[in-house]
Amino acid sequence: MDITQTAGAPAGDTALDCAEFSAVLERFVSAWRRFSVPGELSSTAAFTLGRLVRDGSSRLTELATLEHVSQPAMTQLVSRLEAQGLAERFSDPGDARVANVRVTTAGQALVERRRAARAARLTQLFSTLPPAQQAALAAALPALDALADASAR
Amino acid sequence: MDITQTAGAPAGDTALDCAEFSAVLERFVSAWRRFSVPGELSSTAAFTLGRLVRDGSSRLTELATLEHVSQPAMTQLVSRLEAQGLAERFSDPGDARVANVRVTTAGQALVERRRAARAARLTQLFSTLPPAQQAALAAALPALDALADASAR
DNA sequence: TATTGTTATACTCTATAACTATA
DNA sequence: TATAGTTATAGAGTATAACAATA
Repeated sequence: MDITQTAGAPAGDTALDCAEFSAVLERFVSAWRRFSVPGELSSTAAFTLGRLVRDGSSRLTELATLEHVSQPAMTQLVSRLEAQGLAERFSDPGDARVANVRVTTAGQALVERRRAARAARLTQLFSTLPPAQQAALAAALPALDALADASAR
Repeated sequence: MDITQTAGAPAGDTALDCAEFSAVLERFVSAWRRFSVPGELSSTAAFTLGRLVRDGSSRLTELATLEHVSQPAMTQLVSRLEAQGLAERFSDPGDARVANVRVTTAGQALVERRRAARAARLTQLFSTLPPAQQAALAAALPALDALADASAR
């Protein structure tokens, strides 16, 4: 880590920090829900498509597991995405039973458009923070990234 | 408006920071979805109940607006919560048309149980971070709080 | 006449169970 | 026989439109 060692946070604060941090996250997730465009994509569809862009193609069953929906639900979701031209199935060279799924160019463009809109909104909100808080947030970004990484598992 | 002159954070980094920060948030929200207990409460039910605990009682239409669902959907959701003993309607002294909604003791207990479970999980993840990142995160908590506050509006 | 909330109806998304195809 | 995925059917949650009650 290239972050300078800070000797200012006693270990005893950890539990309390996390309850408050969790409360902050709850409000972020709540705000996230409100920000999503209504008629465009279902919640699971948006996250599945985002995952395909982020992590590359994946097997249908793996997507179902990762998004915590049943296999039939993912079958239908992928079919919907395919009908919308946002994703497509492709066969596995080693196992004919497998349905691999990848995002299309149109799907990637949609994900990027949505991400850009969120980033723009966040940039706007960020700019209203006092400089010291902006700096604190920038310094915590690697930690947030590591934590999000750990959460995904 | 506060001063935009920053001594420590170059303005050129802001846009990039926010794109990355937004990506981090996307992964947090995705992980949040996976963590929620399946058969217990619907997503909107959980957020509505959490809001009632956090911000106190509210009018039905206001809840519908805040959660971005239609008025009939909120009517039915409140009825469901009422049937489960988690929330209850109460009349408005000044306007007989209004349906005010508040959380019950059981509803509050449920919300707190879920929050405690999330905080415990977060504490566990947090403990795996190196001390420098833990400190950076603790230092950024007020900024995250302010940002979540701004996001809610 | 406008506002607050409910009822009626239809649609989307999801789960479970039964099925097909491949290993 | 086990695994990957699909099809069949039913239920939960939501939206729009029409309605009732109060302001």
